[in-house]
Amino acid sequence: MLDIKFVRKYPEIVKENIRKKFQDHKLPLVDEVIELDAKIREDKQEGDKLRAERNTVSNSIGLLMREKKIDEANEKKKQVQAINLKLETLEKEEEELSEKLKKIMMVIPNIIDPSVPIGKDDSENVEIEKFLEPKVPEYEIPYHVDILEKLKGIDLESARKVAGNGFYYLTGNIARLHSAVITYARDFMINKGFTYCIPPFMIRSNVVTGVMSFDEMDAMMYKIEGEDLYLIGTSEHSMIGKFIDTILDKKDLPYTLTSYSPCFRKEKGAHGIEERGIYRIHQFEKQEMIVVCEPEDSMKWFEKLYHYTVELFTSMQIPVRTLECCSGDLADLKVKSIDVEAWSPRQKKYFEVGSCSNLGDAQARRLGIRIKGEKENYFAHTLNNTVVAPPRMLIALVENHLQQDGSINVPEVLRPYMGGLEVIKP
RNA sequence: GGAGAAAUACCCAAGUCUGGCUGAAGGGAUCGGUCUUGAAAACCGACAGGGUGUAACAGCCGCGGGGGUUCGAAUCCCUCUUUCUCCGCCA
Repeated sequence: MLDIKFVRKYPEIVKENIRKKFQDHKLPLVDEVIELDAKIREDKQEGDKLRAERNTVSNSIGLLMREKKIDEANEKKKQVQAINLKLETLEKEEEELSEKLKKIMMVIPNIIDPSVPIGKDDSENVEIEKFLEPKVPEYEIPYHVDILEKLKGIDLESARKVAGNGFYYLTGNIARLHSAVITYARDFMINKGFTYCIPPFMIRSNVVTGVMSFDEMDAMMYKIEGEDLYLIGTSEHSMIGKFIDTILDKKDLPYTLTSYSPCFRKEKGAHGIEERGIYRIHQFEKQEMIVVCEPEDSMKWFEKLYHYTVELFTSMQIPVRTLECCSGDLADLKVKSIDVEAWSPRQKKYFEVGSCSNLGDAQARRLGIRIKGEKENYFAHTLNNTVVAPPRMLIALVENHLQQDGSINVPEVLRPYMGGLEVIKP
């Protein structure tokens, strides 16, 4: 969400940005929004005048009543009633226009960083850097579910019976490995100076509508029946929600938080649930990081954040690469975004395991997250990034550490969390 | 789940019964200044937030959120949220 004042002042920049994102159909919205804004301000001024008049006349009624000049007071009451009649239509119009303006403002994309590569869709995303050598062993790497089943580490059949498609039972050492990854990732982030946080796993509708659009909400969020509560799709929802409508003190910045939560997603639309695997599912667990910081620091944090993810994966000897989202693939709220992708020796390509985003002040503006300034308060910058989402990362882990005999080498950093176990054998 | 009490600005807090110079007193904290070799104290000033407009002033919104009554609402009514006390239930 942009600042309306910015749109008013630099409509050409906003339009150019829309073109860069290949959303030309949104171009007319810019002029529409400027026109709406002018009309709203006009209404506001007229309303202010009427309200001022009402205030003075009402006050004088108070004085007249005290002096028992009832007739004069009644005369003035009629005056105010007339003003109120005018105000009613005016206020209604203003409200309708503001609603319309807000709706459009939500759709106008955030100004992307100059460094973002221009491209239409995800096919034009740009590889930034590779870490560790992507190896393909001599022997065949089976599908991850087959690997896990052989290790008696997964039971999808029972899960389907109990909860349906898109759920899983992890069992034995694989379940333990899953927890080990989460715990290791938690400690990893704590060692980077982040504050560990366990947030609510359900949030109210007003928080949901604050952090996502209606369409996203419909496609992702599970609602609790009979309650004003939704299961979170990521802990970012409750973590950013924590800051809604707050004015932060400079000395408390930056907020660097790492949170654990299960995540629940309907995954309605686009790709849907993968039948056999645990790549895309309704419920998974995730360690997340978020940063709320001064505007001038957000790019510095952005670089740091995705490098943490890279470091975490390489510490487990999983080859990764960073892939920058091009302008057309970048979500409207984001200034810049980089995915971390892990190597799949089976598919002989990289696949997404994390996503790091700098939202600039767009999310903060939408949610009212401000910093107390010397003279004026201003909006903070917000960032979020996946530390690790174990079910998906387990795919990378087992594929990259699978031995010819079907066993899995446990990366050294995880062994302390596995009771010293070095190899998971069938 | 039941009964009761409460929510005022960074914190404390008056005002609510009885609607009207409250367009929110007072205190503390914080920031700026005077004084001082420096500090403390004292004194002076600034001080919730939002938005519009202006050369500047003024004016508008704002007392947990939303709605209502009224010429006029911090104050009366409805509703939601949160906190506290008591009872019940329960990991």
